[in-house]
Amino acid sequence: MPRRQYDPSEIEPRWVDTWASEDLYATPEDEGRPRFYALDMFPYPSGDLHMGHAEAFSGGDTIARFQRMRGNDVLHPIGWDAFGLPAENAAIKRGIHPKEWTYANIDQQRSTFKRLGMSFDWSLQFNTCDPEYYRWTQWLFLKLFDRGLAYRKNAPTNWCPHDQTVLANEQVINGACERCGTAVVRKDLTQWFFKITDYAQRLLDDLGTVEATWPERVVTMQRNWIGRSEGARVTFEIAETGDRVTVFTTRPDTLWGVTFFVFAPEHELVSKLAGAGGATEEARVMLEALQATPLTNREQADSREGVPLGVHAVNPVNGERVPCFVAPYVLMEYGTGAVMGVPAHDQRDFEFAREHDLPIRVVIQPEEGAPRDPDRMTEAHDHEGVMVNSGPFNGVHSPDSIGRVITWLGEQGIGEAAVSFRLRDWLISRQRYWGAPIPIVHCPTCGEVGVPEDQLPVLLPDDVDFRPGGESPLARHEGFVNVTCPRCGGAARRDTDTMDTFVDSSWYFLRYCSPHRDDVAFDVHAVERWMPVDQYTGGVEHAILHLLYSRFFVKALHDMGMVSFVEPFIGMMNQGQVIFGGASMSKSKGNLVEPMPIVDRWGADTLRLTMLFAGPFEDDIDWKLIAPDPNRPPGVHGWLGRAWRAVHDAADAGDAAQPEALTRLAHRTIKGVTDDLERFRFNVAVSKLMVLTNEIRHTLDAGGGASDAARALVLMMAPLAPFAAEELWRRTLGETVSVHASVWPPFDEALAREDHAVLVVQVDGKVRDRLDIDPAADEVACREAALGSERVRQALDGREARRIIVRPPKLVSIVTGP
RNA sequence: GCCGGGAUGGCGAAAUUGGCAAACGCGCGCGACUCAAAAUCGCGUGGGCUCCGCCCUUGAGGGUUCGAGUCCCUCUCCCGGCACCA
Repeated sequence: MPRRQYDPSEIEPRWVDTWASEDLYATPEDEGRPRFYALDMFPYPSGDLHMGHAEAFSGGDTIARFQRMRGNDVLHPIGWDAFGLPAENAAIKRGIHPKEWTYANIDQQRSTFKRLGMSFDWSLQFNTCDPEYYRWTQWLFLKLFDRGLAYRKNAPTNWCPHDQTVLANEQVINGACERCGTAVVRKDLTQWFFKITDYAQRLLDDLGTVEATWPERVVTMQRNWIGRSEGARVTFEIAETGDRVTVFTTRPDTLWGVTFFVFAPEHELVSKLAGAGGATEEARVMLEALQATPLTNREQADSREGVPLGVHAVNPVNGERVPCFVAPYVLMEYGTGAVMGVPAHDQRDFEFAREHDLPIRVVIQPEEGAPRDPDRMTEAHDHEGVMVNSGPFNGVHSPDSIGRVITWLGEQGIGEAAVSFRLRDWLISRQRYWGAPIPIVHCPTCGEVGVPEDQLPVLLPDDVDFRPGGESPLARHEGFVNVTCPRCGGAARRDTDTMDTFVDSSWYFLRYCSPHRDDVAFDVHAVERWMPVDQYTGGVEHAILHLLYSRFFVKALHDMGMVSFVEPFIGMMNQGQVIFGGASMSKSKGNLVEPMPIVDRWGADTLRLTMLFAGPFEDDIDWKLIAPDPNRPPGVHGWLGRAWRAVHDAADAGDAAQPEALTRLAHRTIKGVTDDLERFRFNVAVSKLMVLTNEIRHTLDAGGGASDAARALVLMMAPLAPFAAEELWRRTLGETVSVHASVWPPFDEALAREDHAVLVVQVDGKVRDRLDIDPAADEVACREAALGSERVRQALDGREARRIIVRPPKLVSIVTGP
C-alpha cells in the first residue's frame, strides 16, 4: 500500500459518514451486559458550539468510548435545552420567531457535533421545546401539583426590569439578574413555587452518598446553599396586643441578653402593631417608605436603620418587656421573619443597638481574657464562654449551655429545639413566552384546576406577541387564555406563565432512556436499566441550580413510586474553562477562538487531544499558552503524525520479532492508561501513549518488529483520537470491525511489572548510589548490594551504619547518626 | 467576614499517595536531510560551582521522619462559592 501522509481533512469526514451509515453508536438492546450511562449536560442552542463545549464533550465522549470498549452497554445521548430567554431576546432583536432561531441553532450544533466525532446515539435526540417533550414536563408539573409540591402564593419576588420576569432565588447573583446583569427589584406577585424545602434535609443527607464521586467543591456548594442551622424556636408575646411571635435562634443561651425585638418589614403583624397606638406618626411614615423599598436597594444600603413600633415584646425567660422595631436587616425569607435582639452577642444586633441607643447586656463571658464590658465593647462577643446574668444558668459553660437551655425551654413550654434551612422554595413561573406553559386553568368556581392528562400538551401558540412589557406574552393571546373549566365547564382562564427552563432540564436524563414513548414520560424499565447516570460531565456553573433541582425531582418521583433510586447522578466531573490570555473568551474582547476553524485546519482529533492533554480535566485551559501560534498546530498534532508513521512502519515490518522490552512497555502502558482513563486523567494517559509511540519508533529504527505494540497503541488511541485510530485500525492494519466496536486490550500483570529495578542507596538521607538489581531481590540481597557499593563506602567514610532501612527492590537508607 | 481549592523549570504539567523532583509535551539551542525553507529525524535544555563530579532547588518560615512537593503548625499570595441566614 502506498504510504499516505496523515491528513485529517481527508480521513475525518469519511469516517463521520461511515459511522453514521453503520449506525455504529446505536444503543444496544438489553442482553444482561453491564451498563454505563455517560451523560453530558445538554447544550443550550445559542449559536454554534464554542470551545467550552469542545472541552466538555471531548471528555465525556472519551469516557463513553472507553466504557464501550470495556464491554459495557453504553447510553450516550444528546439533546437540546431549547427553551429560554436568550431565544426570545435574540428573536426580538432580529425579528424572527424564537422557534426558528432555536431550531436553526440546533441544526448548526448538531452538524458540529458530528464533525467532532461525538459518539452519540442520534436516534435518541430530543429538544425540550418539542411538544412531545414539554407535554411530559407539564405532566410532571401536574404530578407535583397533585401532591401539593407545586403551589401558588403571593410573595415578594426578585423581578428583573430588563427581562420583565421574576427570577428564582438561585438566578440572582449579587443582587443582579444572572442573564442580563440588571439590578433586581422587589415585587410582590402571586407565583408558582415547587416545594423543594420539603426535601431540604434529604437533599443534604443524600449528598453523603455521592460525596466520594463528586467534585468536593460541588458538594460543599450544595451544603452551603441548603444551609442547615440548628437552634431553637422561642415564642414571645406582644404586651400591648397579646399576639404571639415565634423567633428562631441558634443561640438560645443568649436569651437573657435580649434588649429589643425586631420584625422584618414584610412580617404579617407589622401593620397591625404599627396601628396599635404606640407608634408615632413619623414612625408610620418611615415604615411605609421602608415597605415600599426594593429588596436590592435595601441590601446594598447595608444600613442599621429601623423604625420603633411603640409596642413591647415580653421575654419568656424572665418576663422583661423590650421595645419592638421594624428593620430591613431582618429578612422575611429566613427563619420566622422576626428576631430577638441580643446586641452583646450578635454583631448585627450590636450595630443596631449602638445606632438606636439601646441597652447592651453581656450574658456570655469569654473563658479567657478580660471580661466584656457593655460600655466599652466595640464589637459583639459571638463566641463561646460562660453564662452570666442568666438566672438559673449562671456559670454554665459552652458547649453544653445551648443544649441545656433548649431542654429547659421545652420543660417551661416556652420553646423547642428547631432546625432552619437557608434553602427557599423554587419559584418556577416566568412571565415570558419561550417556555412550557403551566398546565393550570383558573376557574372562578373551582379555583386552580390541573389540565386533564388527555388534554396535554397545553401547546405554546406560535402567533404571540412575545415582546416584553405589560402583561406576560401569553396573557395577551385571547385564543390561548379563554377556555372552559375542565371540571365544571364554565368560562375560565388559562394560567399564562411559563415554566423556568430549569424545570425542563430537571428530568431530561430520564427521558433519554425512552425518548420516543408518546404514552408515558419515561419507560420504567428503561429508566431502571440505565439510571442513575454513571458519569455526568458538565460545567461547575450548574453546581447549585440544575443539580439541586434534578436531585429534588428524582426524590419527588421516588416518593411517587416512579423511580427506585434517590440520586440521579453517581459520578460527576466538571471541565475547566477554556480561556485566552488569562481572560474568558468573548467576541467583544476580540479573543474568541472557535473550534471549527481549528477542526478544518488540523482536524477534530487534534482539537480533542489538545483539550485533553493540556492538563487535568477540571483545570482551566489558556488557549494562548497551549497553541501560541495560530498558524502552527498544537503539539499533539505532531504526536498524531508520529503515531501515524509508527503504526504504518510497524505494519510494513510485518512479523519481525517484537523485542521483549517493547512488549513489556506495551503491557505497562495498557495497565497505566486503563487506570488513567478510569480516573479521567486524560493528560497522563496521552503522555503514556506518547512514550509507547516513541519506543515503537526506536524499536523499528533498530530493525525490530512492533506489530503487537502498534495494535495496542491504536486500540488505546481510540477513545482519545477516534478518527486517527479508526483509520489506522481499518485501513492500515486491515481490520474489518471498527476499532470503536473492539475490545479494550488486556494486559498481562507479569509482563506489566518492571523487569529491572534500580536500587537507590541513601546515606543520611542523601542519594549516594544507584544500582541495577534483580526486581525479585529480597531484603538481604538489597542490603548486601548497598553495602558492597564503593561509592556508599566512600560516603560512609569509615562511619558505622547504625540503622539500615530496606525497601526491596527500590531503596536502602543507611543512617549513621544517633 | 465565612466556606472550599490552589502555588512545582521560560511555559502547560507529571511524580505509583511518605521513597531517584521535573515524566510527557510546548518553546528554545545545536546538528542531520535540503540549493534553501517547511516538514521530518537526532542530541541538549531547573539553577549554581572549582563541571567525568559536587552543591542547591517544589510560594515563605518552622515541625514530624532514616527520608517531605506529598503529613502537621504559622504566614503570604492567587482562584472559586456564599455573604445581613438570626
